[in-house]
Amino acid sequence: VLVEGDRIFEFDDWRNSMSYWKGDFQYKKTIKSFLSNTQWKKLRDGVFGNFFRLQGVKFCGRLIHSVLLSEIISNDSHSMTFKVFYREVKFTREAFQIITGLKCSSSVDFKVLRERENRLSKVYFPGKDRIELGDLWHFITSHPYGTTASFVGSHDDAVKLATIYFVESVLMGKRKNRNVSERVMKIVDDDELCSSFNWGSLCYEKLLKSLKSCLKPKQNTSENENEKEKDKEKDSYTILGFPFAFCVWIMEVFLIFQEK
DNA sequence: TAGCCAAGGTCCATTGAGTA
DNA sequence: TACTCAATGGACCTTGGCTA
Repeated sequence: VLVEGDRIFEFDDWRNSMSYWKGDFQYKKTIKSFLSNTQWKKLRDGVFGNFFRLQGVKFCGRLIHSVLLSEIISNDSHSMTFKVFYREVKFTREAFQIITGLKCSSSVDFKVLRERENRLSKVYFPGKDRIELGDLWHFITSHPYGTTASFVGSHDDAVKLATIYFVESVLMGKRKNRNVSERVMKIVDDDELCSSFNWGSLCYEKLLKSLKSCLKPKQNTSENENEKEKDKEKDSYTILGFPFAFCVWIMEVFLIFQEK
């Protein structure tokens, strides 16, 4: 029986595994080609502006994997604790907020959105009862700015569609065949709500749930040893949410160790 | 040009939201 | 509360770009 402070994984468990992220690495390029300079500036001055000033995002799958293997048992379900070089370090909501600059205060409440209509969906995807992220990607890439095919809606709507694409494909790390959240569309359509919304918590909870579950073996009711061994041999897994903040946190933690 | 690796694509079992 | 079915996430496969 494991108690608080114990390692969850043996050192030689799943050591050859690799973690991946299935969001859009090229989000800046995808979105930039869709927007005019004024719209691009508006996006960079908005609530997600930081993410459009980054040079680019680089995913370190092996680094994340090796740190995840050093997780230890903790009684706090809202963070993750690791033991690295004999020292305990904690990845928390506060750390995520500092790294991303996104609001992480209260818990997320969607109740107010239930009665609202999804205007953006009605106008730009008429007749569709659900929109896949691939549909939105196709819409954005097939209306490049400055060409005969460029977007004909309002300036604000162009920025809103770009924002929705960014939230779903980057902050949520969704694959293209997954649905665009109606809630996200409604929040982004409301300027005031969008700038005050708790994006950090939404994205942190997604990331934490994914980090906590990706290496855990499936609940194996059978006592079959072969099944358990097979589970250990899995060679890859996908991380959801925005794991780049976790990468930055890892690098910061290593720097602190280096200085001591 | 072969081999490697990361990114993108797809299948399917599980999950969870909606409804009676 | 039980049931149904669409959405999701895990796992694996394919593609494409890079390098030696």
